[in-house]
Amino acid sequence: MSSKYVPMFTSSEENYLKAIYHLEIGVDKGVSTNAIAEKLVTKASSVTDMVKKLSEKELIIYKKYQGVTLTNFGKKIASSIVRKHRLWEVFLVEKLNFSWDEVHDVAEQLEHIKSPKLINQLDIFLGFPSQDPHGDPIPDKDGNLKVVEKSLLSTLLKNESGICVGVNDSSSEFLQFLDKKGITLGKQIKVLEKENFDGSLFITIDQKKLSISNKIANNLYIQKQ
Amino acid sequence: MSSKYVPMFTSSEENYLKAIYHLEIGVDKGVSTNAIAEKLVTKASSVTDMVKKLSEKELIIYKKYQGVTLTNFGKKIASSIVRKHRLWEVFLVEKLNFSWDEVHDVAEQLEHIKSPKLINQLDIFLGFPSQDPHGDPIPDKDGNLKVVEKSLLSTLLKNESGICVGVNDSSSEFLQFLDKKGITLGKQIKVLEKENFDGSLFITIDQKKLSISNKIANNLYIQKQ
DNA sequence: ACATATTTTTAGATAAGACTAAAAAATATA
DNA sequence: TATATTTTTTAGTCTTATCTAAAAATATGT
Repeated sequence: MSSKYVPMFTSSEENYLKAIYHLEIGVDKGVSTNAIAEKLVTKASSVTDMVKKLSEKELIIYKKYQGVTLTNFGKKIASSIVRKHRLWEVFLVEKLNFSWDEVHDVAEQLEHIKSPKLINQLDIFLGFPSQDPHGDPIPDKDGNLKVVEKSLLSTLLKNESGICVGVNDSSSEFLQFLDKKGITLGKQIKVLEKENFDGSLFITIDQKKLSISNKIANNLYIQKQ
Repeated sequence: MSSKYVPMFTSSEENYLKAIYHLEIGVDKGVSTNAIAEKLVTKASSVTDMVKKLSEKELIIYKKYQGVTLTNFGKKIASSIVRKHRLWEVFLVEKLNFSWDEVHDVAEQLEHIKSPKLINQLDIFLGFPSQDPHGDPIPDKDGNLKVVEKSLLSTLLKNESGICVGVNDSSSEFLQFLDKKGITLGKQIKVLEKENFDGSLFITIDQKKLSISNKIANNLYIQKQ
């Protein structure tokens, strides 16, 4: 009666599904071979091979030269990987004292562990978090996301303010920069000045005033107040 | 300055090292190809291939037809895998409410996650446990084991008693059997009768009396009192 | 000691997933 | 519309880790 868990998909297949999942958000046409290749740092020819395989397994719709779209089945699998990734990130930050710029690579490995019980219990253990340490939503068991309305800091006008709720770029460079400036999720930011010339902002955070480039403002999400 | 962690060894290589580590305990000659094949449920020819590779990487000493032995380097790597496996088992039982018969397969996956920080922090989080849920010792960072003196229950004589401190067989069948009989680590067991004919025992545990076959007694470790 | 049995190794094949180089299709441009 | 450029696919190769079948080495039994 012993039943070893047989993984349905390889880590590589899962990575492709996750990449497509992220790439197809907010676009109506199929995700291109090149876009996937770039995201996964691989070659277009490798993508074509894998895409054929995923198509045979009914995870994606693929017609030659037309790009790909996830099927409902594919979406379900992809969102379960994203769910695992983000739950592990919460675990690393809240329980193991990782900082938000250190979690990505480890979560990238942990997301491929196969055990339904593991992820359910982890969810319970963490208190059913709805967001990861970067403010990204954690899909529930059915793949549904709790959508939080958020805007880029760059869309705030002079004298408007909001709460910092997420980042658009999760690279450790950017996150460490934010740490250095004292910008963390939950903090209030008010725009004192907005420079038309280069889109830079002069803001207050924690009673301190600081200057923020347009590039930074384009990678920080704010909940408007 | 971003540095992706490059895994030194594949999961497969790690599994071979771990198998050899376990197989060479208490034997003075090299571990045979067949023994490794049996432990990993693979073919002897596959073992020969891998063993050549591990030998080139100076993880084991291998001479044709002579079996293999871990080098110090190989021992270090192997014990770090065992350390990870057992720490994860503690995590699963203590934090995620797994029972001791459910942890093995998941830990088998988790042990291959590459991140020194992860395992150090996990160790801290768990309070530096020295044993896993089956009573097996957890190697420290240098691969040292805290040796606990223990004997098989089958070596106890009539009227002797001891504390249950470990199992020799970690299969879920055996562990579930122990659960059913109320035998868990830490409990006191006293031998009331010993049957010469079949080696079976009549014992007391928790004020209850029960009969134990020789096979069971050969798979339960006791600390004599 | 010698024949037999067992163990181990070799040789050759396969599958997954990646790569390079070249061909084909789609898109952009003049 | 014809040509140039870009994107995508195909064809063939490579590596890792398996496997089977056969050969070679070692071990065992009488």
